[in-house]
Amino acid sequence: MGIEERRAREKEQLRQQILVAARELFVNEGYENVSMRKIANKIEYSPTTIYLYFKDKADLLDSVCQETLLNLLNTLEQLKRDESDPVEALRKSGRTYIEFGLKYPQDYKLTFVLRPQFQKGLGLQEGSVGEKVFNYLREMVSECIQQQRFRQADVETTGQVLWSAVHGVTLLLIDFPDFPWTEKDKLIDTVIQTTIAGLKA
Amino acid sequence: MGIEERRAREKEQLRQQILVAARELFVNEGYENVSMRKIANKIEYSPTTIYLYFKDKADLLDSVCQETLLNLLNTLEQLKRDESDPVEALRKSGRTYIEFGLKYPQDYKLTFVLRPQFQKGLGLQEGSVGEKVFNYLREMVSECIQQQRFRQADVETTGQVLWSAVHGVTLLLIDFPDFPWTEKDKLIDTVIQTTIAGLKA
DNA sequence: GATATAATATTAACACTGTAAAGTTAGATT
DNA sequence: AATCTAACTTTACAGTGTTAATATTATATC
Repeated sequence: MGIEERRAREKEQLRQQILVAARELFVNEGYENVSMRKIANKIEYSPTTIYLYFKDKADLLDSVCQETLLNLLNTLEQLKRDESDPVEALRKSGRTYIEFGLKYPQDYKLTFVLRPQFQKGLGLQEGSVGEKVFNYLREMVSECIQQQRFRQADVETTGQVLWSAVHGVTLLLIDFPDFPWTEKDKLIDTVIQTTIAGLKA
Repeated sequence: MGIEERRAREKEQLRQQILVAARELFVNEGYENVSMRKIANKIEYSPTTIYLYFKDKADLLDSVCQETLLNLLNTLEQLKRDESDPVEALRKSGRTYIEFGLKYPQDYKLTFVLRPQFQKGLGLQEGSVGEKVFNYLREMVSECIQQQRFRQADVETTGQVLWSAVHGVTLLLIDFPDFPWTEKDKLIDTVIQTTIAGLKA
Protein backbone atom coordinates (compact mmCIF):
# COMPACT_ATOMS: atom_id res chain seq x y z
CA MET A 1 0.00 0.00 0.00
CA GLY A 2 2.38 2.66 -1.20
CA ILE A 3 -0.43 5.06 -1.90
CA GLU A 4 -1.53 5.46 1.64
CA GLU A 5 2.03 5.99 2.66
CA ARG A 6 2.50 8.67 0.08
CA ARG A 7 -0.66 10.36 1.29
CA ALA A 8 0.48 10.21 4.86
CA ARG A 9 3.78 11.68 3.75
CA GLU A 10 2.05 14.50 1.92
CA LYS A 11 -0.16 15.13 4.87
CA GLU A 12 2.82 15.34 7.18
CA GLN A 13 4.45 17.68 4.70
CA LEU A 14 1.60 20.13 4.80
CA ARG A 15 1.53 19.92 8.57
CA GLN A 16 5.18 20.88 8.62
CA GLN A 17 4.54 23.65 6.13
CA ILE A 18 1.91 25.09 8.42
CA LEU A 19 4.23 24.85 11.40
CA VAL A 20 7.04 26.59 9.54
CA ALA A 21 4.79 29.40 8.37
CA ALA A 22 3.28 29.79 11.80
CA ARG A 23 6.66 29.94 13.49
CA GLU A 24 7.93 32.55 11.08
CA LEU A 25 4.93 34.82 11.56
CA PHE A 26 4.82 34.08 15.22
CA VAL A 27 8.45 35.05 15.77
CA ASN A 28 8.38 38.11 13.55
CA GLU A 29 5.05 39.64 14.41
CA GLY A 30 4.37 38.41 17.90
CA TYR A 31 1.83 35.77 18.62
CA GLU A 32 -0.95 38.28 19.28
CA ASN A 33 -0.75 39.60 15.77
CA VAL A 34 -0.79 36.31 13.93
CA SER A 35 -4.17 35.26 12.63
CA MET A 36 -5.14 31.99 11.10
CA ARG A 37 -5.86 33.86 7.90
CA LYS A 38 -2.34 35.24 7.77
CA ILE A 39 -0.87 31.81 8.19
CA ALA A 40 -3.25 30.44 5.58
CA ASN A 41 -2.27 33.17 3.14
CA LYS A 42 1.38 32.40 3.59
CA ILE A 43 0.95 28.75 2.71
CA GLU A 44 -1.67 29.51 0.06
CA TYR A 45 -4.41 27.42 1.58
CA SER A 46 -7.76 28.42 2.92
CA PRO A 47 -7.83 29.32 6.61
CA THR A 48 -9.97 26.40 7.63
CA THR A 49 -7.57 23.88 6.18
CA ILE A 50 -5.35 24.50 9.16
CA TYR A 51 -8.10 23.10 11.34
CA LEU A 52 -7.71 19.74 9.65
CA TYR A 53 -4.20 19.59 11.07
CA PHE A 54 -4.52 21.42 14.35
CA LYS A 55 -7.40 21.53 16.78
CA ASP A 56 -7.30 25.29 17.10
CA LYS A 57 -4.97 28.23 17.18
CA ALA A 58 -3.72 27.43 20.66
CA ASP A 59 -2.90 23.91 19.58
CA LEU A 60 -0.95 25.21 16.62
CA LEU A 61 1.06 27.62 18.72
CA ASP A 62 1.59 24.91 21.25
CA SER A 63 3.11 22.67 18.60
CA VAL A 64 5.42 25.44 17.50
CA CYS A 65 6.62 25.88 21.06
CA GLN A 66 7.04 22.18 21.64
CA GLU A 67 9.42 22.06 18.72
CA THR A 68 11.37 24.99 20.06
CA LEU A 69 11.61 23.46 23.49
CA LEU A 70 12.83 20.21 22.07
CA ASN A 71 15.49 22.27 20.43
CA LEU A 72 16.44 23.72 23.79
CA LEU A 73 16.59 20.31 25.36
CA ASN A 74 18.90 19.04 22.62
CA THR A 75 21.17 22.03 22.95
CA LEU A 76 21.44 21.45 26.67
CA GLU A 77 22.06 17.72 26.40
CA GLN A 78 24.82 18.26 23.89
CA LEU A 79 26.46 20.66 26.30
CA LYS A 80 26.41 18.14 29.10
CA ARG A 81 28.49 15.74 27.07
CA ASP A 82 31.16 18.33 26.32
CA GLU A 83 31.80 19.38 29.87
CA SER A 84 33.08 17.24 32.70
CA ASP A 85 33.22 19.74 35.55
CA PRO A 86 29.71 19.78 37.02
CA VAL A 87 29.72 23.37 38.26
CA GLU A 88 31.06 24.63 34.97
CA ALA A 89 28.44 22.53 33.19
CA LEU A 90 25.76 24.12 35.32
CA ARG A 91 27.08 27.59 34.60
CA LYS A 92 27.11 26.95 30.88
CA SER A 93 23.68 25.40 31.02
CA GLY A 94 22.31 28.49 32.72
CA ARG A 95 23.79 30.68 30.02
CA THR A 96 22.44 28.48 27.29
CA TYR A 97 18.99 28.46 28.84
CA ILE A 98 18.86 32.24 29.13
CA GLU A 99 20.22 32.83 25.66
CA PHE A 100 17.66 30.45 24.29
CA GLY A 101 14.92 32.43 25.94
CA LEU A 102 16.24 35.65 24.49
CA LYS A 103 16.57 34.15 21.05
CA TYR A 104 12.99 32.89 20.99
CA PRO A 105 11.25 35.27 23.39
CA GLN A 106 7.77 34.60 22.06
CA ASP A 107 8.15 30.87 22.37
CA TYR A 108 9.69 31.17 25.78
CA LYS A 109 6.94 33.35 27.14
CA LEU A 110 4.21 31.31 25.61
CA THR A 111 5.56 28.08 27.00
CA PHE A 112 6.65 29.17 30.43
CA VAL A 113 4.26 31.99 31.23
CA LEU A 114 1.23 32.33 29.03
CA ARG A 115 0.29 28.72 28.37
CA PRO A 116 0.28 27.54 31.97
CA GLN A 117 -2.42 30.08 32.71
CA PHE A 118 -4.81 28.62 30.21
CA GLN A 119 -3.84 25.00 30.61
CA LYS A 120 -4.24 25.06 34.34
CA GLY A 121 -2.60 22.17 36.07
CA LEU A 122 -1.01 20.98 32.86
CA GLY A 123 2.06 23.16 33.08
CA LEU A 124 4.73 20.55 33.47
CA GLN A 125 2.85 17.32 33.19
CA GLU A 126 4.57 13.99 33.03
CA GLY A 127 6.45 13.38 29.84
CA SER A 128 6.24 16.98 28.71
CA VAL A 129 9.30 18.65 27.31
CA GLY A 130 9.15 21.14 30.14
CA GLU A 131 9.47 18.34 32.63
CA LYS A 132 12.42 16.90 30.76
CA VAL A 133 14.18 20.23 30.91
CA PHE A 134 13.74 20.31 34.64
CA ASN A 135 14.97 16.74 34.91
CA TYR A 136 18.10 17.81 33.11
CA LEU A 137 18.60 20.53 35.71
CA ARG A 138 18.01 18.02 38.51
CA GLU A 139 20.80 15.80 37.26
CA MET A 140 23.31 18.61 37.02
CA VAL A 141 22.53 19.89 40.47
CA SER A 142 22.69 16.41 41.91
CA GLU A 143 26.16 15.99 40.48
CA CYS A 144 27.34 19.25 42.06
CA ILE A 145 26.04 18.30 45.46
CA GLN A 146 27.34 14.75 45.33
CA GLN A 147 30.81 15.98 44.45
CA GLN A 148 30.50 18.41 47.36
CA ARG A 149 30.99 21.41 45.11
CA PHE A 150 27.83 22.84 46.61
CA ARG A 151 27.01 22.90 50.27
CA GLN A 152 24.97 19.91 51.36
CA ALA A 153 21.37 20.71 50.50
CA ASP A 154 18.19 19.38 49.03
CA VAL A 155 18.57 18.71 45.31
CA GLU A 156 15.01 19.80 44.58
CA THR A 157 15.24 23.11 46.39
CA THR A 158 18.63 23.89 44.92
CA GLY A 159 17.38 23.23 41.43
CA GLN A 160 14.35 25.40 42.00
CA VAL A 161 16.51 28.25 43.22
CA LEU A 162 18.62 28.08 40.08
CA TRP A 163 15.59 27.88 37.86
CA SER A 164 14.10 30.92 39.58
CA ALA A 165 17.18 32.96 38.87
CA VAL A 166 17.53 32.11 35.20
CA HIS A 167 13.79 32.26 34.58
CA GLY A 168 13.63 35.64 36.26
CA VAL A 169 16.43 37.31 34.39
CA THR A 170 15.28 35.85 31.10
CA LEU A 171 11.81 37.28 31.48
CA LEU A 172 12.98 40.65 32.71
CA LEU A 173 15.30 41.05 29.75
CA ILE A 174 12.53 40.03 27.39
CA ASP A 175 9.80 42.15 28.92
CA PHE A 176 11.64 45.36 29.70
CA PRO A 177 13.97 45.86 26.78
CA ASP A 178 14.20 49.58 27.48
CA PHE A 179 15.13 49.31 31.11
CA PRO A 180 18.70 50.52 31.73
CA TRP A 181 20.07 47.04 32.28
CA THR A 182 23.66 46.40 33.01
CA GLU A 183 25.35 45.19 29.86
CA LYS A 184 23.47 42.03 28.98
CA ASP A 185 26.30 39.51 29.10
CA LYS A 186 27.58 40.87 32.36
CA LEU A 187 24.14 40.73 33.93
CA ILE A 188 23.56 37.16 32.85
CA ASP A 189 26.95 36.08 34.15
CA THR A 190 26.45 37.87 37.42
CA VAL A 191 23.05 36.29 37.97
CA ILE A 192 24.44 32.83 37.41
CA GLN A 193 27.66 33.32 39.32
CA THR A 194 25.93 34.96 42.27
CA THR A 195 23.45 32.13 42.56
CA ILE A 196 26.15 29.50 42.30
CA ALA A 197 28.27 31.35 44.85
CA GLY A 198 25.29 31.43 47.16
CA LEU A 199 24.89 27.69 46.80
CA LYS A 200 28.50 27.10 47.70
CA ALA A 201 28.46 29.35 50.76
CA MET B 1 -17.16 77.62 40.87
CA GLY B 2 -18.23 74.48 42.70
CA ILE B 3 -19.91 73.13 39.59
CA GLU B 4 -16.76 72.45 37.68
CA GLU B 5 -15.33 70.71 40.68
CA ARG B 6 -18.37 68.52 41.02
CA ARG B 7 -18.09 67.65 37.34
CA ALA B 8 -14.43 66.79 37.68
CA ARG B 9 -15.34 64.66 40.66
CA GLU B 10 -18.05 62.85 38.72
CA LYS B 11 -15.71 62.32 35.83
CA GLU B 12 -13.09 60.88 38.11
CA GLN B 13 -15.73 58.66 39.63
CA LEU B 14 -16.66 57.11 36.32
CA ARG B 15 -13.00 56.69 35.50
CA GLN B 16 -12.58 54.79 38.72
CA GLN B 17 -15.66 52.74 38.01
CA ILE B 18 -14.20 51.72 34.68
CA LEU B 19 -10.90 50.82 36.31
CA VAL B 20 -12.58 48.71 38.97
CA ALA B 21 -14.68 46.85 36.43
CA ALA B 22 -11.72 46.35 34.14
CA ARG B 23 -9.49 45.00 36.90
CA GLU B 24 -12.16 42.61 38.05
CA LEU B 25 -12.70 41.24 34.59
CA PHE B 26 -9.00 41.17 33.68
CA VAL B 27 -8.19 39.28 36.84
CA ASN B 28 -11.04 36.82 36.60
CA GLU B 29 -11.19 36.17 32.89
CA GLY B 30 -7.76 37.10 31.58
CA TYR B 31 -6.90 40.17 29.58
CA GLU B 32 -7.42 38.45 26.24
CA ASN B 33 -10.91 37.36 27.07
CA VAL B 34 -12.10 40.72 28.25
CA SER B 35 -13.64 42.91 25.59
CA MET B 36 -14.40 46.58 25.81
CA ARG B 37 -18.03 45.64 25.39
CA LYS B 38 -17.91 43.38 28.43
CA ILE B 39 -16.46 46.15 30.53
CA ALA B 40 -19.05 48.56 29.18
CA ASN B 41 -21.83 46.14 30.04
CA LYS B 42 -20.58 45.81 33.56
CA ILE B 43 -20.67 49.54 34.18
CA GLU B 44 -23.84 50.00 32.13
CA TYR B 45 -22.39 52.42 29.62
CA SER B 46 -21.88 52.14 25.92
CA PRO B 47 -18.55 50.66 24.84
CA THR B 48 -17.25 53.83 23.25
CA THR B 49 -17.69 55.81 26.44
CA ILE B 50 -14.60 54.09 27.75
CA TYR B 51 -12.61 55.76 24.99
CA LEU B 52 -13.44 59.14 26.48
CA TYR B 53 -11.49 58.11 29.55
CA PHE B 54 -8.79 55.85 28.15
CA LYS B 55 -6.93 56.03 24.88
CA ASP B 56 -7.40 52.35 24.11
CA LYS B 57 -7.53 48.93 25.70
CA ALA B 58 -3.80 48.85 26.33
CA ASP B 59 -3.99 52.20 28.06
CA LEU B 60 -6.73 50.87 30.26
CA LEU B 61 -4.60 47.88 31.14
CA ASP B 62 -1.76 50.24 31.82
CA SER B 63 -3.81 52.22 34.30
CA VAL B 64 -4.91 49.09 36.10
CA CYS B 65 -1.29 48.05 36.43
CA GLN B 66 -0.23 51.47 37.67
CA GLU B 67 -2.61 51.04 40.55
CA THR B 68 -1.18 47.64 41.33
CA LEU B 69 2.33 49.03 41.33
CA LEU B 70 1.32 51.85 43.64
CA ASN B 71 -0.12 49.29 45.97
CA LEU B 72 3.11 47.32 45.92
CA LEU B 73 5.17 50.44 46.46
CA ASN B 74 3.14 51.43 49.50
CA THR B 75 3.50 47.97 51.01
CA LEU B 76 7.25 48.12 50.55
CA GLU B 77 7.73 51.66 51.83
CA GLN B 78 5.86 50.81 54.98
CA LEU B 79 8.36 48.05 55.63
CA LYS B 80 11.44 50.18 55.18
CA ARG B 81 10.56 52.37 58.12
CA ASP B 82 10.37 49.43 60.50
CA GLU B 83 13.81 47.96 59.90
CA SER B 84 17.24 49.45 60.50
CA ASP B 85 19.56 46.62 59.44
CA PRO B 86 19.94 46.97 55.66
CA VAL B 87 20.46 43.31 54.84
CA GLU B 88 17.53 42.32 56.97
CA ALA B 89 15.46 45.05 55.34
CA LEU B 90 16.39 43.68 51.93
CA ARG B 91 15.49 40.17 52.97
CA LYS B 92 12.12 41.29 54.25
CA SER B 93 11.50 43.37 51.15
CA GLY B 94 12.16 40.37 49.00
CA ARG B 95 9.68 38.34 50.98
CA THR B 96 7.12 41.09 50.83
CA TYR B 97 7.55 41.46 47.09
CA ILE B 98 7.09 37.75 46.47
CA GLU B 99 4.15 37.48 48.83
CA PHE B 100 2.52 40.42 47.13
CA GLY B 101 2.85 38.60 43.82
CA LEU B 102 1.37 35.44 45.26
CA LYS B 103 -1.48 37.31 46.91
CA TYR B 104 -2.50 39.02 43.68
CA PRO B 105 -1.13 36.63 41.09
CA GLN B 106 -3.21 37.87 38.21
CA ASP B 107 -2.44 41.48 38.96
CA TYR B 108 1.23 40.65 39.22
CA LYS B 109 1.28 38.89 35.89
CA LEU B 110 -0.74 41.62 34.26
CA THR B 111 1.73 44.21 35.48
CA PHE B 112 5.06 42.49 35.04
CA VAL B 113 4.47 40.15 32.14
CA LEU B 114 1.45 41.03 30.08
CA ARG B 115 1.56 44.81 30.13
CA PRO B 116 5.09 45.11 28.77
CA GLN B 117 4.01 43.06 25.80
CA PHE B 118 1.33 45.54 24.87
CA GLN B 119 2.99 48.75 25.87
CA LYS B 120 6.29 48.10 24.21
CA GLY B 121 8.99 50.53 25.19
CA LEU B 122 6.94 52.03 27.98
CA GLY B 123 7.94 49.51 30.57
CA LEU B 124 9.64 51.59 33.20
CA GLN B 125 9.90 55.10 31.89
CA GLU B 126 11.03 58.05 33.94
CA GLY B 127 8.73 59.07 36.76
CA SER B 128 6.64 55.92 36.45
CA VAL B 129 5.63 53.97 39.51
CA GLY B 130 7.60 51.02 38.20
CA GLU B 131 10.71 53.14 38.28
CA LYS B 132 9.95 54.14 41.83
CA VAL B 133 9.72 50.52 42.86
CA PHE B 134 13.11 49.85 41.35
CA ASN B 135 14.47 53.00 43.00
CA TYR B 136 13.34 51.56 46.30
CA LEU B 137 15.39 48.46 45.56
CA ARG B 138 18.34 50.59 44.49
CA GLU B 139 18.38 52.41 47.80
CA MET B 140 18.31 49.24 49.84
CA VAL B 141 21.08 47.66 47.84
CA SER B 142 23.14 50.81 47.99
CA GLU B 143 22.89 50.80 51.74
CA CYS B 144 24.09 47.19 51.92
CA ILE B 145 27.08 47.89 49.74
CA GLN B 146 28.01 51.13 51.47
CA GLN B 147 27.96 49.44 54.84
CA GLN B 148 30.16 46.73 53.31
CA ARG B 149 27.61 44.07 54.08
CA PHE B 150 27.83 43.03 50.44
CA ARG B 151 31.01 42.64 48.49
CA GLN B 152 31.95 45.76 46.60
CA ALA B 153 29.93 45.74 43.41
CA ASP B 154 27.85 47.79 41.03
CA VAL B 155 24.59 48.85 42.68
CA GLU B 156 22.67 48.54 39.44
CA THR B 157 23.80 45.04 38.64
CA THR B 158 23.30 43.87 42.20
CA GLY B 159 19.77 45.20 42.23
CA GLN B 160 19.00 43.55 38.95
CA VAL B 161 20.27 40.22 40.21
CA LEU B 162 17.99 40.42 43.21
CA TRP B 163 15.04 41.43 41.11
CA SER B 164 15.66 38.49 38.79
CA ALA B 165 15.58 36.05 41.68
CA VAL B 166 12.37 37.29 43.29
CA HIS B 167 10.64 37.84 39.96
CA GLY B 168 11.60 34.36 38.86
CA VAL B 169 10.39 32.47 41.88
CA THR B 170 7.20 34.51 42.04
CA LEU B 171 6.25 33.66 38.50
CA LEU B 172 7.20 30.02 38.78
CA LEU B 173 5.06 29.59 41.87
CA ILE B 174 2.17 31.33 40.18
CA ASP B 175 2.40 29.57 36.85
CA PHE B 176 3.14 26.01 37.89
CA PRO B 177 1.02 25.47 40.97
CA ASP B 178 1.08 21.71 40.44
CA PHE B 179 4.81 21.39 40.17
CA PRO B 180 6.29 19.50 43.14
CA TRP B 181 7.80 22.58 44.72
CA THR B 182 9.67 22.52 47.93
CA GLU B 183 7.44 23.82 50.70
CA LYS B 184 6.60 27.35 49.63
CA ASP B 185 8.01 29.32 52.55
CA LYS B 186 11.21 27.34 52.54
CA LEU B 187 11.67 27.88 48.82
CA ILE B 188 11.11 31.61 49.08
CA ASP B 189 13.53 31.91 51.96
CA THR B 190 16.14 29.82 50.21
CA VAL B 191 15.91 31.87 47.05
CA ILE B 192 16.41 35.11 48.94
CA GLN B 193 19.08 33.81 51.28
CA THR B 194 21.03 32.13 48.52
CA THR B 195 21.07 35.28 46.45
CA ILE B 196 22.10 37.41 49.41
CA ALA B 197 24.77 34.92 50.34
CA GLY B 198 26.05 35.05 46.79
CA LEU B 199 26.25 38.83 47.01
CA LYS B 200 28.29 38.64 50.18
CA ALA B 201 30.74 36.07 48.89
C1' DG C 1 -37.54 81.42 30.27
C1' DA C 2 -35.42 80.80 25.63
C1' DT C 3 -31.23 79.93 23.31
C1' DA C 4 -26.46 79.03 22.46
C1' DT C 5 -22.48 76.34 23.98
C1' DA C 6 -19.89 72.95 25.66
C1' DA C 7 -19.39 68.29 27.72
C1' DT C 8 -20.72 63.77 27.58
C1' DA C 9 -22.70 59.65 25.86
C1' DT C 10 -24.52 56.77 22.01
C1' DT C 11 -25.28 54.68 17.40
C1' DA C 12 -23.58 52.89 13.27
C1' DA C 13 -20.00 51.23 10.81
C1' DC C 14 -15.40 49.15 9.40
C1' DA C 15 -12.12 45.84 9.03
C1' DC C 16 -10.73 42.40 11.49
C1' DT C 17 -10.80 37.79 14.47
C1' DG C 18 -11.47 32.32 15.43
C1' DT C 19 -13.98 28.74 13.91
C1' DA C 20 -18.39 25.57 12.67
C1' DA C 21 -21.10 23.73 8.92
C1' DA C 22 -21.96 22.79 4.47
C1' DG C 23 -20.42 22.36 -0.19
C1' DT C 24 -16.95 20.97 -3.75
C1' DT C 25 -13.55 18.35 -6.00
C1' DA C 26 -10.12 14.91 -7.09
C1' DG C 27 -8.48 10.31 -6.53
C1' DA C 28 -9.02 5.40 -5.11
C1' DT C 29 -12.02 1.38 -4.66
C1' DT C 30 -15.42 -1.48 -6.15
C1' DA D 1 -18.66 3.53 -14.76
C1' DA D 2 -20.50 4.30 -10.15
C1' DT D 3 -19.49 5.06 -5.59
C1' DC D 4 -16.97 6.27 -1.72
C1' DT D 5 -13.67 9.01 0.80
C1' DA D 6 -10.35 12.24 2.07
C1' DA D 7 -8.75 16.94 1.31
C1' DC D 8 -9.85 21.38 0.71
C1' DT D 9 -12.86 25.69 0.06
C1' DT D 10 -16.85 28.65 0.59
C1' DT D 11 -19.91 30.67 3.39
C1' DA D 12 -21.45 32.27 7.51
C1' DC D 13 -21.69 33.65 12.43
C1' DA D 14 -20.77 35.91 16.42
C1' DG D 15 -17.45 38.38 18.28
C1' DT D 16 -13.31 41.93 18.47
C1' DG D 17 -11.04 47.03 18.93
C1' DT D 18 -11.83 51.30 17.37
C1' DT D 19 -13.38 55.68 14.65
C1' DA D 20 -16.59 59.10 12.97
C1' DA D 21 -20.89 61.01 13.12
C1' DT D 22 -24.71 61.84 15.82
C1' DA D 23 -27.56 62.55 19.73
C1' DT D 24 -28.31 63.91 24.35
C1' DT D 25 -27.70 66.40 28.28
C1' DA D 26 -26.25 70.10 31.54
C1' DT D 27 -24.59 74.60 31.99
C1' DA D 28 -23.89 79.61 30.76
C1' DT D 29 -25.59 83.61 28.46
C1' DC D 30 -28.93 86.63 26.76
